[in-house]
Amino acid sequence: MTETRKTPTIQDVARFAKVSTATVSRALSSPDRVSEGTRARISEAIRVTGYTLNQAARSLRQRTAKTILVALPDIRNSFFSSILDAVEREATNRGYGVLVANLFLARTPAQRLQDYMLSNRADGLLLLDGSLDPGTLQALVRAPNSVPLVVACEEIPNSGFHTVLTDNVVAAERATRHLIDLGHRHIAHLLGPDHNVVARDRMAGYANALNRAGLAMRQQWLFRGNFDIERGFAAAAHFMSLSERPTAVFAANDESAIGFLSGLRQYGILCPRDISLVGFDDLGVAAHYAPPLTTMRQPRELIGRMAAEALIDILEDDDHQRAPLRIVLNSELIVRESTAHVPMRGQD
Amino acid sequence: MTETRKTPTIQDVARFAKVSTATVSRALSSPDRVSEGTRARISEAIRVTGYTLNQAARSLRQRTAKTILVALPDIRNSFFSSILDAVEREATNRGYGVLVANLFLARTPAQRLQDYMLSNRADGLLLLDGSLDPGTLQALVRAPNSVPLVVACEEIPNSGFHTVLTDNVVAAERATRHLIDLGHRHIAHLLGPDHNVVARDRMAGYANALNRAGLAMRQQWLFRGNFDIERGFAAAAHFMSLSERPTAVFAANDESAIGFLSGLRQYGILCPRDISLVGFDDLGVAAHYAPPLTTMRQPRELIGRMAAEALIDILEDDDHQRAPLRIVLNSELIVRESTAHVPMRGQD
DNA sequence: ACTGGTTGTGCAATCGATTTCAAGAGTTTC
DNA sequence: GAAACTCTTGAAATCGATTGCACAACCAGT
Repeated sequence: MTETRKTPTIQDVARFAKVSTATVSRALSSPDRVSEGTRARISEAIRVTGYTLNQAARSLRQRTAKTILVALPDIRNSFFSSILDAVEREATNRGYGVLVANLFLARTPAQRLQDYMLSNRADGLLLLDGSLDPGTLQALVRAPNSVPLVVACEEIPNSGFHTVLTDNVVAAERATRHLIDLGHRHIAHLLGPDHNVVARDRMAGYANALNRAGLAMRQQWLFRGNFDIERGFAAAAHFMSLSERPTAVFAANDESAIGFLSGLRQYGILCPRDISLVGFDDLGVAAHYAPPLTTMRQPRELIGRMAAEALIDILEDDDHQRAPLRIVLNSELIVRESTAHVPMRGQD
Repeated sequence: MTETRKTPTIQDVARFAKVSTATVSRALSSPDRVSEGTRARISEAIRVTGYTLNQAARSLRQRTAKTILVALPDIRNSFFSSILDAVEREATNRGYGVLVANLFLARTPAQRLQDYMLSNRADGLLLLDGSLDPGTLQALVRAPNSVPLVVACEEIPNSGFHTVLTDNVVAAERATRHLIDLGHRHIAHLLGPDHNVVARDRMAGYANALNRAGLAMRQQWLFRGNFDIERGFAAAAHFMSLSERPTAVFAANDESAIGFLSGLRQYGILCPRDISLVGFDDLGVAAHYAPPLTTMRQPRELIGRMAAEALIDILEDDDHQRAPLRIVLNSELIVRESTAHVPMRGQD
């Protein structure tokens, strides 16, 4: 009967194949160092016993978990889950597992990261959150038993961290300029979260575009947002309360753009008839929204893949010492139907 | 200097606190079994040395990884990422890590699962995919060194697996009946993937509703779909090619519903003016689409949380032996603006 | 003073793999 | 024919924690 049958170990295989455990181990990790006959016997023994490797034992001995930790602010956001998807794919190809940590509502994100990383569960950390306090991060990386880190989709200035990101400033400027090119002069910005690096960069690009076009930036045309649908929706009410309303809006991301449009619809404001709008990310739904959204497409899959590649490259480097990497990917303006020429009204 | 300073182990702590490693271990796992003074010295020693637990060593000794594996068909789909979010939260609360495996494009999903699970990386498996071959799964669970399994969002009939799901048949019937109640008699169904249990159940519910209303099901009104936007979009072309067009559609999920509406818009068919549509899931975007989607809301967070709870309960049971669990959660019809009374045209 | 119970601690085995070192067999080289 | 190599293999140490067992110290009850 199958009672108390324990999971087979390398010992069982060795016994069955009449070799030592050392030989079995070698047959698995470097088959060419074992003679053909022995190898065959071992294969057979593995098949018969149903042996599978105990990863914990290997990790202990090799001091390697073959696992990376991906920390994200919100898995539910399609932008992040796309990246996670690409990361998982790349990691899997290279024999790594992927642990996820959602920092979204952790009281102390840094604490959570510590708990994970520092316990040798993961060999490296892939950070996708632009809202973490740089100081905390620095401390985390400097800790005696810390772990290699790659930061994606955000940047911590002068930190020397390995980074993969898109050029948010340039892209935001491009998006805003698109509106200017369409004749808009009254352009608002639906902001991202307050202390988010990415949000700040996009805001900067927006400001740059206005500056270069000689347009003034108005405080009341900076709508508070949070990269999510709800705050975008709420911003519509604010929009309606304005004495002077903009004719166009650059939203910090697609989610908030969608919320914003949805909110405006309640007031009978239609896009692009009454207002033009540019989003950011090009989520899957953007092309299929009503109207299809003009947006800056970020190469999400590429970001994820390159970040994972970079991290694993570092891990497999002997020393984990590489010159700080900084990969900047380009975003692309996708013009759809949410932007139109400014309606005629005698404006210059 | 910090050169060659290795990460501190329990040995270092023991030496510093002048106790044995056994005592340190106990101080960490069951503090009340060591005296107060000793405990204080150990705390101090841990602080000074910067010690953190090596999870691999613990896993090896305790034969427990404190990790669960979540297998999903497509992380990018907001439905799954929401569930994953809830799972991660629950798991974290209970001290478990979460590994993700995206089965989306794995050649041999079963193989991938094996690789993971059977290597003692994860203590349990949470399966969120309705498209896996039941036979393969059975084999997987029966394997000598397999791992407890909880299946969510799908059901494998008579398998005896622990299951958390929503009653898709009833919910789909309810959704379809909503259309019937609005006077529709020509109701199509935008299908899910071919071999998906969930898709099949929703189709069954659709069929039930038609039957009970005495309406015939027409083959050409079953639009092929894949739970994704693209296939929904493609279905619109099929719709246009029909000699006799339905006045309403029940879509197997919100993503395909959105794609479908987007496709129809290209042909000037507007919802709800020309067609009514019910989706399934109530994704975040559903309430903010144009028009806001009528849909069956699935309690995603609840599904995720309960599934994770169930799995961890089983893991922490002594024997991992529990009577097969079957939790059925209710979906809720959310009526929004994508459904309307059938347009007058002299139909009865 | 002896028994029985509780408490706090240490010794040493253990989990299952990898890896260093050494050794035996066979092969090449001069 | 000896030295030098290569190719296979095994014995045993090792990774860092946990835990069964033993034992000493202390206390209470008779």
